[in-house]
Amino acid sequence: MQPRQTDSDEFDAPPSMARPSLLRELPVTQRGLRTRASLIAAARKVFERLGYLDTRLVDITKAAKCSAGTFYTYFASKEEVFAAVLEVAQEDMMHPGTPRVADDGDPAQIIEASNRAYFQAYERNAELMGLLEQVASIDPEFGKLRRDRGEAFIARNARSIEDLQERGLADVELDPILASRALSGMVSRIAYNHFVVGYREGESASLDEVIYTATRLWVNALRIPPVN
Amino acid sequence: MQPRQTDSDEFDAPPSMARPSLLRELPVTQRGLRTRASLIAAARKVFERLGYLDTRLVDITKAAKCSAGTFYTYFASKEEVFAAVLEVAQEDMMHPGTPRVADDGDPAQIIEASNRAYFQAYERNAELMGLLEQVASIDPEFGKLRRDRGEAFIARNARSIEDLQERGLADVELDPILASRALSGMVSRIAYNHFVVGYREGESASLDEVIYTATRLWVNALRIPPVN
Amino acid sequence: MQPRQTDSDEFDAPPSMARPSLLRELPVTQRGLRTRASLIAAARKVFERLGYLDTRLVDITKAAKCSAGTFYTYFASKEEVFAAVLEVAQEDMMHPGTPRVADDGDPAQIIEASNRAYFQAYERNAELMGLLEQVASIDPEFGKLRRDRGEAFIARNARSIEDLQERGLADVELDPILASRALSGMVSRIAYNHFVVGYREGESASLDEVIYTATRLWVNALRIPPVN
Amino acid sequence: MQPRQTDSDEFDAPPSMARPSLLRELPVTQRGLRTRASLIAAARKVFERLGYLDTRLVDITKAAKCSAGTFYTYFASKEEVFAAVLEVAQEDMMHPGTPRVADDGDPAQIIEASNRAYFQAYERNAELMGLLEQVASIDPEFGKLRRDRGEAFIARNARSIEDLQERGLADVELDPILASRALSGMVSRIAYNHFVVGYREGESASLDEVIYTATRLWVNALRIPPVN
DNA sequence: AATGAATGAGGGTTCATTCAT
DNA sequence: GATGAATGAACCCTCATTCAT
Repeated sequence: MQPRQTDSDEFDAPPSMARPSLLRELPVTQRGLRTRASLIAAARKVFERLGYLDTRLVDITKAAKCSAGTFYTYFASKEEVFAAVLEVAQEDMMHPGTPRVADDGDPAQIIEASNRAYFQAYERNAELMGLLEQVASIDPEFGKLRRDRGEAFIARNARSIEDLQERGLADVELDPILASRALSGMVSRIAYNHFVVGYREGESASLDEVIYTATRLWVNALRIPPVN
Repeated sequence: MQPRQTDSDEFDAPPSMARPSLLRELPVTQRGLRTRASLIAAARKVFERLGYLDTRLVDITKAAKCSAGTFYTYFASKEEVFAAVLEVAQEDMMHPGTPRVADDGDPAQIIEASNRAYFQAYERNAELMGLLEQVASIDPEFGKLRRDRGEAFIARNARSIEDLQERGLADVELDPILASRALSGMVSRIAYNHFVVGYREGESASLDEVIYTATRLWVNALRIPPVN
Repeated sequence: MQPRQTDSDEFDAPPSMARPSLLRELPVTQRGLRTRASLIAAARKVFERLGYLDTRLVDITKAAKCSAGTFYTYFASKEEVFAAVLEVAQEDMMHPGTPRVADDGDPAQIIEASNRAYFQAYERNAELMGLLEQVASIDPEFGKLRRDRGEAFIARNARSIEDLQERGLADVELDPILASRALSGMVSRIAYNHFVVGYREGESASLDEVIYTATRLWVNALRIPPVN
Repeated sequence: MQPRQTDSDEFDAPPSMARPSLLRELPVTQRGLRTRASLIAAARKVFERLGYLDTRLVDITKAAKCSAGTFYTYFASKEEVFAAVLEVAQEDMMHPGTPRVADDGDPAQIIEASNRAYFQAYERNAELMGLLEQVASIDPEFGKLRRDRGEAFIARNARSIEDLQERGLADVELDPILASRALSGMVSRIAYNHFVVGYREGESASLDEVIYTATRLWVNALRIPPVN
């Protein structure tokens, strides 16, 4: 099922990517930290406004009100500042503070809560998720990053499916990994379509409807029995 | 469910995009037609090798053994030649020639056959599908194209779901459109992961396993009853 | 002794450097050839005026009255155009047309004639030789080029020394290679000082005096007996 | 002939260059002196490793473990710190402590001793001499410095040649200045080739052979008679 | 005296597009 | 129709130097 209630979600940083943007060490002065932070904030805004490709370094430095040279004090390239943007966003998403649901509760309820937390986190970072999608398709480095994150997410859901199977609560004909890939992909695709691509006015469903449908499909697909 | 047996699939060109690359009309001479075709063939090869962004026009003209100037005789831009590449691939996919399955047969069998046809078509054009994914995230024009194609596909599957519901063969709690978006997205995401992203050796499942899982999840998700 | 009368001199290109500037193939049209030649001519002028380091590509393209882009049609870098300049100069020096002196004549006369031819060729290309000295100390590639050329020159003179020793006309205590390195170096250093570095007014000797001194030192150093 | 036994060699600072790097006065505090010295030491190491041109000020300050700003407390530019490096090396070479040879001894022995002392001093500072060669070809200031040093050296040897001529021990046909330029140039070129350019394995002669050849050529060239 | 962040002029380089031949 | 040389705007990036702390 979707990201567990506590910390984790698609933004978990695999250990190896822990400091993807820190090839250059952090500045030592307060002033330096401030400048670096303002560059990251400016970069995020500009990326979201113009898209990754159309963003010129000068757009970022202008938005951050600093010179071109200053950019290179902190980042070696557009890729690197983008990695830093993702890293910051990730910090922001590390603790979504989703309401806990008892682990031994009704599986369908747990799935619904997970899905809801996932969609809400996605919504908060929708523009960034769209950017990541774009960048992942352009730069293999970020493609790998996206995939690694997705796999952590898939692995978690696979464990959950296996657990349900062992408890006799899910279709044992399904391979947990393959089912998790399919269903996790389904949910993230729904989120992408809903928040990033968008649908024409009148076509777009409400978030509640979307969550309801995603959850019901997920529960049905695993043949999780109704509570009673 | 997945692309019906006959013509259609994600490559259906919506009427409005019928001749997206033919803003300029086809050349009149045999020589011109040959040159244009060789440019398109070369472009496809180069795009697949270098990716859309890293392909320069000169790469295409070199591969087509013609001059830079000639390119502009047939295409106004990289976008246009890419549209032409897609169009040709689409011609190639128009008639997948999949074995027919009786429409009134076992729904699960129909779904399986649809999925199989879809995955096979995807496999034949996997590199191009990866490219389309990339270009769609870069160029809104192609983003729209991809979305339109996806929606034709979703609409067809939504009709199928609705039909099953009316016949009492599918979960009536589900909104046909939303369910179709979710399940269609699930299948195309599976195909993308399987054929484009790939998985590390040993992690990759066989195509049959993937089809089996996709089909079973789809059937379960709709609560389509077993045949007997 | 100095470069033999016919073709060769310090500008002999070792086979491997035969086309050092032709990494990019030669243009196919007359127009292209003209442009390339004008770039090389402009580059030589600018290099001689500003020195290698202070020459900017834009200085060259301005002098050649073409755009920055055109430069890159023919050369990948400043190094490459400099190699082309050297290559052209070399063509120019391939046939200095020095007056022949009978090989069996008075050794001292042969040496004098060789030295004279060498100094005259050096004078014709003095500015370029100064440039080569500069570039060789900056770019190892050209350092190697200079060394290779010097060695061809040294080897020729070493053979000549050995020949005189065998005929009983030169000090047999001397190692021909080491003596050739020393004397060849002496002459090229004299030429460099005389034509490139220059001396303050009034300090500078006449070319004839320089040739006379170089020759007498060379003859003495080898203990070549006087004619009579 | 070569550097006399006592102090002198090509590194003699002409009076006018006595403090070429001390446009700014020495720091007054111990700390300042230490910092300045560490910058000079670091600069020498970095220059020798990277060459003059490829050395950036930040390379020097990093090696000296101080900040960029501190550099400017002591030096106005890269040229200035290079001049300081040369000056320090010169201090180091001021007193080579070569064994004295009686001035009235065998001229050939005196010349050999001079040459040996010169080559040994050159060897100790080979990398720096290579650097000086490079910088002299780049920066006219240092070109002048090198030339001035060379001329002191040439003048000394010219006096020695004149003295031998007056004592009837050297070829009176030779102009002492021109001969000195030629022979001094020969020796310094030999040293440059031997210690800086180097020769391929197996091609390189031993230092003793080189000194022997240089001395014999020098003695021969001046027609200095054998002792007995 | 020392720091190190900030600057920005100045250079190199690319490549889609045009156009004379 | 085909050619390929010419263009030049647009961008990236470096690094010597300054200066507030």
